[in-house]
Amino acid sequence: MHATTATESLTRSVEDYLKAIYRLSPEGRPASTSDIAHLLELSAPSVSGMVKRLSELGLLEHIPYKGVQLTDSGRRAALRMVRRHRLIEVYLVQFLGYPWDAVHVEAERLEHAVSDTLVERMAAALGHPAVDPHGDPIPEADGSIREPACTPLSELDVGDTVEILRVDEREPERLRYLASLGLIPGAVVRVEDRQPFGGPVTVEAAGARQVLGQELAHVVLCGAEGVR
Amino acid sequence: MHATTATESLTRSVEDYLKAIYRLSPEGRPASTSDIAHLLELSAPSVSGMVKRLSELGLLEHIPYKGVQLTDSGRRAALRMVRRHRLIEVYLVQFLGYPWDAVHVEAERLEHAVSDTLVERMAAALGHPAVDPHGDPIPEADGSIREPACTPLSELDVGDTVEILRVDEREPERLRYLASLGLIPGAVVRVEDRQPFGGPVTVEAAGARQVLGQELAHVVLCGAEGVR
DNA sequence: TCTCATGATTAGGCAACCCTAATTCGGGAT
DNA sequence: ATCCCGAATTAGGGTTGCCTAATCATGAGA
Ligand SMILES: [Mn+2]
Ligand SMILES: [Mn+2]
Ligand SMILES: [Mn+2]
Ligand SMILES: [Mn+2]
Repeated sequence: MHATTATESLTRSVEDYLKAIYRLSPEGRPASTSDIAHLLELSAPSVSGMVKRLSELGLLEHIPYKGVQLTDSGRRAALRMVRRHRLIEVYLVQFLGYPWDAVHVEAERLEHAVSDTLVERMAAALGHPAVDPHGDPIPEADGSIREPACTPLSELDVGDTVEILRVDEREPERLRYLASLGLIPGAVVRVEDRQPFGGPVTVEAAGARQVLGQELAHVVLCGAEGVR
Repeated sequence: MHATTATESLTRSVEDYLKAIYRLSPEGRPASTSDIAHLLELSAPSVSGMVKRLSELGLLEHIPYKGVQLTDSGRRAALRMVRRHRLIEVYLVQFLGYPWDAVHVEAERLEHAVSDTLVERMAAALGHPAVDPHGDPIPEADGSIREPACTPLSELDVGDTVEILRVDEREPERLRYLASLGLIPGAVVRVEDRQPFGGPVTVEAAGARQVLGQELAHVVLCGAEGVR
């Protein structure tokens, strides 16, 4: 097992592929070509081609017609990018006054351009934050990460009172809308009503009642434990 | 004269070429293929090829076997990159504790990844500085720039007392060495001795006498006016 | 005017990434 | 056991941007 640590420097494309694949395989379950293509907004043949290259680089394992799985080396590289991305997001919010809906696009480019030194200086300046502006946990420099259990707002029961931990959304307009309702990480909400068959959820947040469609309720992730 | 303002987004390579050509043509005098190749550490044929593409993009004018000259559009794009580069350098020094010898490499990558918004936020956070850590003037957002006249330390006369305005050097080791002698922008030095035929220059800086070889004395640029 | 060194360009290739069109594979339904 | 559909891969192409080797233009000096 030759520890392929000398990964030199990966291209922007490669780094984004690894990040996408990491995102698509929570427990190392294989990710499909079409899922990757969809997430990265690329054609399936492009993904097939890149997958071949990545497996030759030892960054993932590919079982044709089955899917891909990151190797240790690939997962390490992916987590490095996730750390960069999320730390950059926090930095932009804390030190440069960015709103939470604008940081993703900026970080998506910067993550490939910063040096390890710069990332760690930002982390230090921020006091080594644990989560990014959307509540996503920031991997440690050593590659460890702790994903707290959470439940979509859309799956809670009426009467539940929970803290919002994460908001799994990238579209600026949706993020702004959610923030305008007070639905941001750290907020405590109570489920007031929930209609069946994908109907809307009514919550109390920031002292006001909000009705939320299924689509949005699905991206608001709440602490598994109820708040007393 | 169709004002090619909609330059879309240039590639990293294109941006670095424009910056290099700008640097090589102080008063719009044409830059040669080999000078560009040397500055960017590329082969001459690579430059020839890129020059063709850039002139097709309307970013420069090429007279074969003569040289290239930036168009207005090209100069605007180049100055935009210079502004980014220098502001990033200042930001890294002021807010992230970078030493002046380390900022160039970092900025060389970041300049291509930051958005206009981010650059301007950094500029505002810095209070819109006029010069970068090496004393190089930062172009305004509108593309204007004022290059103060300056003279290399190697060309001053014995007895001259001047302020160091700029240090035109990128190699970290040389920059650290110069800083260790107190030869940084803002410092006032007096020329104590100067040997002929490319010999060393002796200066008094920070209360100590320093002997400086021609090569280094050439990159230390001083105010044209003597300091009383 | 002719020669020739030097610098520039052209010729020909390669690697990274992307695409569309054509083909092939795998597994569920008949 | 076959058929077929959808997913995946292969075939074939294009762009960017770099390279080395070969050719060519320019102008200084003979
Ligand atoms: Mn990215
Ligand atoms: Mn985020
Ligand atoms: Mn650069
Ligand atoms: Mn500088």
